[in-house]
Amino acid sequence: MVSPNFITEIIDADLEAGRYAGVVTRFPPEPNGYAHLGHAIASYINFGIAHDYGGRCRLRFDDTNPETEKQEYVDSIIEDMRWLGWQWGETSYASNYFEELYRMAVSLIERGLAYVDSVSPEEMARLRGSVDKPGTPSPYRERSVQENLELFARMRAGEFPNGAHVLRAKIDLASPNMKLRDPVLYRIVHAEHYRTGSRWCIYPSYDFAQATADALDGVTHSLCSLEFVDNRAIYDWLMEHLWEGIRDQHRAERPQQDQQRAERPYQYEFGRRSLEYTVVSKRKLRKLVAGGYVRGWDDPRMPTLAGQRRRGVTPEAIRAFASQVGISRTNRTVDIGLLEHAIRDDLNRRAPRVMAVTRPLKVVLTNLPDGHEETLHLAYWPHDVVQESPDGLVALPDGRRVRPEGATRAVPFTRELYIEHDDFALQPPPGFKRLTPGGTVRLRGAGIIRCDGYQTDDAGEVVELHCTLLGEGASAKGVIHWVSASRALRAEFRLYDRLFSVPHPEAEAKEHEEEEEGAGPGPQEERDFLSFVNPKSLEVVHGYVEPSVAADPPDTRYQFERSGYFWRDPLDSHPEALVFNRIVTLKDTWGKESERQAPKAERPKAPKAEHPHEAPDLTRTSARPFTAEQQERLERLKAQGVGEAEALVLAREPRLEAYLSEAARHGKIGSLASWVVNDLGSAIREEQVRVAPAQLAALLRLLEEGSINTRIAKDVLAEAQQGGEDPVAIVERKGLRQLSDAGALEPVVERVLAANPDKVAAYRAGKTGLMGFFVGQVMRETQGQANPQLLQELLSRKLAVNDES
RNA sequence: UGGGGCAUCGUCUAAUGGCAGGACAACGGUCUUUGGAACCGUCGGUCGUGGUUCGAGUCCACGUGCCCCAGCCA
Repeated sequence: MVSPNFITEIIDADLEAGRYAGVVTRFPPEPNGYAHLGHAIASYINFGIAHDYGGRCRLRFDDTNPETEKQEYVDSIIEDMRWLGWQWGETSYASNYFEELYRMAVSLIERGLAYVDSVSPEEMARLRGSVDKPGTPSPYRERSVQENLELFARMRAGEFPNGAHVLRAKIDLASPNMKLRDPVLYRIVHAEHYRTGSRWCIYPSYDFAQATADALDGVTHSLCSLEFVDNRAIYDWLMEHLWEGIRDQHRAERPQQDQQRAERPYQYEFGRRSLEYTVVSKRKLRKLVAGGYVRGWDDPRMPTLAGQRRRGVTPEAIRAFASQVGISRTNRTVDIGLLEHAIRDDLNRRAPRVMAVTRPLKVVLTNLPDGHEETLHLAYWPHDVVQESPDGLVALPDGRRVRPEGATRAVPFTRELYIEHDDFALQPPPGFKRLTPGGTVRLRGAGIIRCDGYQTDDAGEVVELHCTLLGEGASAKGVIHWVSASRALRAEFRLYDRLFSVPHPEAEAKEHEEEEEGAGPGPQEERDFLSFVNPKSLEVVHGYVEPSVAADPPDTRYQFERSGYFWRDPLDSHPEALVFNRIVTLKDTWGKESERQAPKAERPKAPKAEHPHEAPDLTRTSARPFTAEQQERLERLKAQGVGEAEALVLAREPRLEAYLSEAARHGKIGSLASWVVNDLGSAIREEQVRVAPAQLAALLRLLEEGSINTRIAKDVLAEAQQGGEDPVAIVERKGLRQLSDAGALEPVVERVLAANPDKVAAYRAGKTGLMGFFVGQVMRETQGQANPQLLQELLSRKLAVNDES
């Protein structure tokens, strides 16, 4: 379901190591707004991964801010999550844990790890310092445990007004990570909570609630988005001090369970996804609703799940979209084409085809008698859907599956019809395949007509066509859809399009803002992104739909042929007053082509200020200038035979240089240097190095003798660094030796070539990049022992020799 | 500015140091009683500069660019 990614890699390793008995994730929305496509993706990651590992994902409402949260949002989010198809058993709420959380806070106070601070919010901000200045302790930081305990109890008891005190973790006011400068754990909020009422007037902060509730919920992998990376330090700090207590409590409550599961939860972050032509921030969505730009949270143009659902998008399409989008550690803005494709792909197989005319133009078939009516039986499904059906059956709108011959509906054909206004052109552009004066066109399922004449109104608009229904033998290039004028049902069609007219409304707005700032009148506040709302995001037209739809279930999704996918608006459509929402148009390659042929200059096109291309200064090797001391070291190293690039690094890093000079007592400094810098550099810097300088030198002696090759040396070094074993000992234990004997290598080469005849052919056909593939194959078979130079010689000879034969 | 994160076709996403692959989009074609779908093909990418290596998207260094952090929001 979820394609492999950096998180599943971590889970695989954790499971392999037996750290957890199973995977438990959680999806933690705050009930302060409606769920949108961003939530859909995040929920897909959490529910999808848990599902793939046979684990559980809990839905937990992160309801720690009574001022913004409402039951209404809880209900809507639950509905949305169920609609998406997720299952989570009992719903969890941070607010259910308030009592436990309070006890944990007390426990932190008792251990001197948290204190009650009593400065004003402004003062606290000032004392926190800034990104480049450390914070200073509040005068209350050293209160006694006793005093803190009493104050905290009185906070809970409601003795203080909002803002009078907070509980803070005592971590590190000088930390370069701003999040660690004594984060707030609890604050006073005298407000009615939608679940706990007025039981509490102190509420835990996000950081405190998230970590503790994860632990209480038995979460193993706590996945969140990238902006919380810095908060992970708090998460870890809290777990360090609270996990044991929680685990013991778990065990006491469920002694038979949890025998093996002992590890605390860990937080991992993934990149957010936004979408082109829309906005996905609750604040901005709220503005769209409040400003009347849309008709509500469930307006079909909104990226909310409620909106998408009302539009007619299916949960399967949303999930397919989420799957396509994938997971990575980069924030991304996804091409809206991906969503539209997922929707079309889903609906193509799901939606029976019928006909509807959204902008009617009357057609009179003059060679048919007045009152002529016949009934055609037209197939619901095109040939390809029928062919692809696995059981040979196809669906009726009511869900029954029948043989293809039976999957038809009755369509009345009469003397007067409606066709789409755009399907007739007085002056057709080149390549136009539909009706023109004197031209012919095929009416889908009903035969070919010829246009003999037309009537116009006072304004010169064509209002009626006079046509002749032609017999067998007539020909036409195009096919158009139609409905019977007398028998079709009137309907309203709501044609939805992208909400914004530019792909990145937020970025665009920001750009404008900056321009205006330069111009003088100051930042334009918020109307900016709103000014990009697509004025044509909703077009309401009235037309006709064939009468068969009247008998179908109300939630039937149709393809109105040549037009798009539609369904009835679940709120506004009634049998006597049909309203259809367009879910998505059909792909229209013709429309695009004609647009290209008649290029309009209507692109808003911000006259992007040309960024002057700066020529790189090649003489500048480093932004950080060397000190005299470093300069001296650099010269000395170079004089000793260390390469320029390595010397540059070593001169600046005493730790590496110290390691190198120790190693140099056992070997040649020149060749050691690159290994110290390139292969052991980070380990030495972090003081994690497990290979002694003398051991490295000994390994490199083997390399210089030619008894091992670089590949072996690197592999062994990595293994030594991992396990702490002497690298030379590993070489001996595994009996690794460079194979420089062509006789020994040849059979392996032959085997590899024989096993990959197609690759050999491709190589000979010119795909020389495959040399790497062959080398890699032989290396794998020989555990990296083949002498690479010799091997490549051998390979190119073999590959060429056979060529001549 | 201190800390942190990130960088692969236009977009999203893959590649134990060994073939830069897939999807969407675009373009061309086949087919078609939907200018749909399907099928075939084409175009197109490792942020830059050095270094290590037989071999670098991957390792090292230095740059560049974007994002996050100074709420008693989450």
